[in-house]
Amino acid sequence: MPDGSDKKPSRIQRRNRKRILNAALDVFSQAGYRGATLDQIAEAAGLSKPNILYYFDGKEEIHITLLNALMETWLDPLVALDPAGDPLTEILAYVRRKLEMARDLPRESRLFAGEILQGAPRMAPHLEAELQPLFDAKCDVIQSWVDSGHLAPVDPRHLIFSIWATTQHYADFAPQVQLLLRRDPKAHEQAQDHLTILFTRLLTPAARLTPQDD
Amino acid sequence: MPDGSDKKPSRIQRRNRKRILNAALDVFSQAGYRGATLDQIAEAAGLSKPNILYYFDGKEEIHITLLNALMETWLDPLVALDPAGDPLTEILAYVRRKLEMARDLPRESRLFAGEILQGAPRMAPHLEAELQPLFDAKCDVIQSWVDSGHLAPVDPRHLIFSIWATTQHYADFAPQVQLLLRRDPKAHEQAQDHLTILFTRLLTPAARLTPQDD
DNA sequence: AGTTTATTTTACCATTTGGTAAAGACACGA
DNA sequence: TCGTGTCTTTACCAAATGGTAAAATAAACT
Repeated sequence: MPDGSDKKPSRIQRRNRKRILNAALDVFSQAGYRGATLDQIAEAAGLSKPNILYYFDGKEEIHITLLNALMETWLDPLVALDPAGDPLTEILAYVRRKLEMARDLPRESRLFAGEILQGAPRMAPHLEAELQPLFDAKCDVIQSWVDSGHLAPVDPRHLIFSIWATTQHYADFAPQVQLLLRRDPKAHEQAQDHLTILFTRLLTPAARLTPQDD
Repeated sequence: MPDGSDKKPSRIQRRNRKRILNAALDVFSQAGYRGATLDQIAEAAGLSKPNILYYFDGKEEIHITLLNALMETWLDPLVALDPAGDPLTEILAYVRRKLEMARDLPRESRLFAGEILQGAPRMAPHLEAELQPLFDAKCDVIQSWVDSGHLAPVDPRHLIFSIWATTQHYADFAPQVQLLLRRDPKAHEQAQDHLTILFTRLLTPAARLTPQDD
């Protein structure tokens, strides 16, 4: 039984576990945890339901596995925020990366959003152990940038919230966004321009306007 | 049978329908549509399950009723955005109202978010019929403010998305926010200050910095 | 090839869940 | 107080769902 085992997985195991996780990401992100059924996941994966339970102990283990795998990817852009880099450049790069993730990994974004929306029942430990320290550390970095005058005064915590909110919005509320933008294929570029302007104007400490002056 | 009827509802009917809707808002917003059960709603409402089905045709009708009732409340602040008012004041007032709604009506915010997150299966018509025209109209208003130089250049559509995203974030991602802010009771005021600064700096057309100049 | 191990299928099961039928309790005007 | 319509409960049910046992099949190794 390969599910909870510690032996090295075979080729078939790796392939089928990947298939299952990919199918489960489709289904969970679209229907939520309770809304997803093992039958849906099985069909999407092209496997039978008992076969799925041969690779995973149960529905919850699949969900938790997805969440665990997601955490690393999710925090990566914030980890990459470099205290030694140029403040505004670093933050704008963070915004851009997050927006690209909303475009390229919308299922992951929705999986995360759904989990938090329902009180983070299966993620609270992760948030506390991994997100919290990282968040605090990066807040300190941003605060030091503000203190040294390289950024306009801003609350680092709410700045980060604003970045998360504005970028993930394009993935989590995609049906609404696409309706209101009439499925404009340029939406991503427009959003990127908008967010760049938004956070540039927020964070540029002085003489930030009139780029076409002398 | 009072559910689909057109007669005027009795006192008991009004009271129990309200109880049910309030309980259902609790349950749906916390567990999502499929995650919510009639038994949970019944217990939260202090009624038996068949009694609930005496007042509503079924689970879906309860959900739809909630969504319909929500739409008006939800769009209200945007409706109130006054083309004749001062541009920046109007938009900041809109931000403030949305943030207050995130604080005072978090269940409604999460119900809405969950519905959109899952593809808006029961709300697409509403969005098309009510949100879309309102959104377009207000985008025109904001665009005219930009064209007349009363606001700094900005894409009205993405500006509205940013307002929605940043304000609703505090309701929809409350567990995460509260963890990272360590349940700071001043969170709402801080968020309001932050968002005021964010959108002021974005939208102030000229000489918006150096408030302590000559 | 033959044996062992890994994988998949078939046939189930218990619980949960949305929903119904019908009897009973209640309110209220005549 | 009686009857009529409103509300509530009791006792169910069929389908869906997460999960299991064990037989059957496919790989892998000797």
